Amino acid sequence: MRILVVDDEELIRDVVCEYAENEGYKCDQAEDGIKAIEKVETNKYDCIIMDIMMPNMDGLTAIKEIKEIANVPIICLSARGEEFDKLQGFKLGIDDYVTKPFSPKELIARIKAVTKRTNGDLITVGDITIDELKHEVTIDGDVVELTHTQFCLLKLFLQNVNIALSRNAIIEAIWGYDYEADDRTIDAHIKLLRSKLGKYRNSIKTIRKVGYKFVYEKK
Amino acid sequence: MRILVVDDEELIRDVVCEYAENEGYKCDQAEDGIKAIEKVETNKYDCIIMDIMMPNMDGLTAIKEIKEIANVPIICLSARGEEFDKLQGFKLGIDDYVTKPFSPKELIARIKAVTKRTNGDLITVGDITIDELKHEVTIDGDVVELTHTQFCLLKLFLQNVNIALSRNAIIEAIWGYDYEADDRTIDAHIKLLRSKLGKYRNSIKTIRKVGYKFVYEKK
DNA sequence: TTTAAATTTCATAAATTTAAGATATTATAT
DNA sequence: ATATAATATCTTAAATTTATGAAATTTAAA
Repeated sequence: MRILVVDDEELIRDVVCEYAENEGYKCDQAEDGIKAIEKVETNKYDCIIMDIMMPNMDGLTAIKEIKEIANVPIICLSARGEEFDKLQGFKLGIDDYVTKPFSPKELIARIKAVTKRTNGDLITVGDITIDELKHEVTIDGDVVELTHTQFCLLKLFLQNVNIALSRNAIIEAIWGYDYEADDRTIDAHIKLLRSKLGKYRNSIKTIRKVGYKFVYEKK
Repeated sequence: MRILVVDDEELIRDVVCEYAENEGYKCDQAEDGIKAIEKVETNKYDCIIMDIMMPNMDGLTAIKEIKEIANVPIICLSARGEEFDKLQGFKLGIDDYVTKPFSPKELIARIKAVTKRTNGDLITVGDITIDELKHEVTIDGDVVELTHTQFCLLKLFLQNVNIALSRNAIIEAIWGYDYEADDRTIDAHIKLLRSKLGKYRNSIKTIRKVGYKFVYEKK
């Protein structure tokens, strides 16, 4: 899942990207509208975050052009109270709007909402994608065949990236709270899942005496 | 559920408190950063609402200090357009942000969200952080790999900063009350833990004939 | 029903962590 | 300064925990 962050302030770009990358998005940056258009011409994005006020080419003009070359959801950033811009923006087909200063968490939530609208219900972390509708997992675009338990297990991990999951938590999530599963059983499933995860094989870390954790670090 | 409202304007404090109390929160007030720190030192809060711009000590400085002495979620208030403060703030570990003028309802909603999600996840002392959710310890942002006993031991220390822990207390906390551990065994664990604590290596003080103490003085 | 696939269990291997003894070092009191 | 007691460190063996391959069982499909 790739997003493009367009803002003339590097600090803002960095903060947005940091948060987004933590959620498993791959981020590109552009510092003005012209650069943004160049990026859009050569890359495919799932969402664009765009500041309205920028030098060279302002956001609204850029959006107009982008909407002509690609069908991609756009979330706008703007200073508070720029009512006129806002209305203009929706006319141009902006999908959502966030006023500065904004909470990164809120922004991430909106990105998720917007991409869900266009892509259906996807869980994406790095190059892994779970499409719940299709009940299908892909890594780098290639379909990975998983059994049902493996699918649930992976989903659990991707919904809890970087969070340590105790064996009990895993059992509860997959089999229900009253199921009595042997610890070795979980290990076995972990093993099978790992064996199918290719380059993400080592992303499932063992935490001794606790359980497992799916780690994702932006590159 | 107790919250602390920090703002130099009495009117704002009163409004926030009134709404919060309507929702069942108990409210304390402080009119500047210094008073806020005093409050935090002697009380336990579930959330702090803090204005950024204040006389005597500004909000960001206060937050820095508060985060060192207590693990409490903080929501910031700020005038519009204080971009830099905002980004700084998230680096300091601010949990959410509301710009003035704000709707009391929105603020309450954010308090609820914040108290829900940050209850007992992080233990922070100086530059050491234990993230229980991630089951991860960081010092100055770098992950420190600890074994399970070392993890428990450190947690015990950080939960009892500046308090002398007898060997018995340590044994009881880590192995349970009926375990008979050799004194040398504890020394060994202390040694291993120290060796991983970097600049905090000497924060674990030996108290002869008694046990150990993790000392921390804010700078 | 038969067959194949998926799940669970089991046994063993491999890896890591822990405990405790021996020895060295340090602190304290005389 | 020296003796003594307490703690630190090193080493190694034991214990614990996880990984893995294979067998047994269950489930689902043909």
